[in-house]
Amino acid sequence: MSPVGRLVPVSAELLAGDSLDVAPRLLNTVLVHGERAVRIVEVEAYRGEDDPASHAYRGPTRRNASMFGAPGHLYVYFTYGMHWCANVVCGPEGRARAVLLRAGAPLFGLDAMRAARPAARSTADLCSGPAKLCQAMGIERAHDGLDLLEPAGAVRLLSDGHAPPDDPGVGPRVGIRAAADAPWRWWVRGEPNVSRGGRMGGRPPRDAPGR
DNA sequence: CTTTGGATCGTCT
DNA sequence: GACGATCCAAAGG
Repeated sequence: MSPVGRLVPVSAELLAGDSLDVAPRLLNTVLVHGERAVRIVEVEAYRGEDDPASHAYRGPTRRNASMFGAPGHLYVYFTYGMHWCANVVCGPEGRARAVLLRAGAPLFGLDAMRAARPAARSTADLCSGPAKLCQAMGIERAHDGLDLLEPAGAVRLLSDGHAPPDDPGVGPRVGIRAAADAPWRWWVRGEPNVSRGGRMGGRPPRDAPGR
């Protein structure tokens, strides 16, 4: 796999943009928690009050509060009674834009990831989904609202100089009902760690010629 | 390989 | 009281 260069913080200016602009630029950045690190290979943009699929569509609540906060922080939520998923909050501030981290390529701390995810059958199964990524990385409720740019922070978003892809895969978001056609998911083409739902590209769900 | 149903509980109406 | 920005094992081709 690709080598890992020297890690430096992602720029605050980048994260302050709209999620539609930020999302594809987060591809190939590096998420770090303690000894564990992954390269982000699949993301989705959510657009707050302007997006019926967003948790923030109907305004602020206790759960989505961190999405209304400053860019560069984490929005971590609990779903299906058992799973955690993580977003990077972006701008404009107060508008609840965020980028869901859907998949990562494991870089460091693979042993800790395997221990945290005994169900994983392979390395590519460790972080190939939003809830898998959080489970492998040990991200959950305690990390909601954390500043990813804080040098002493528990969870950080860094870059090793690996640029985002020039021609990323683009397609509809996974697992939503409203706004299911908006092409707001991006992934690194050919990456084995892209999620299962994400592998199927931007194809329409079904277009069978009736009968 | 694909499809299906169960798990499991916080959040909001 | 209903429903998830999901995952997994089991069953079927």
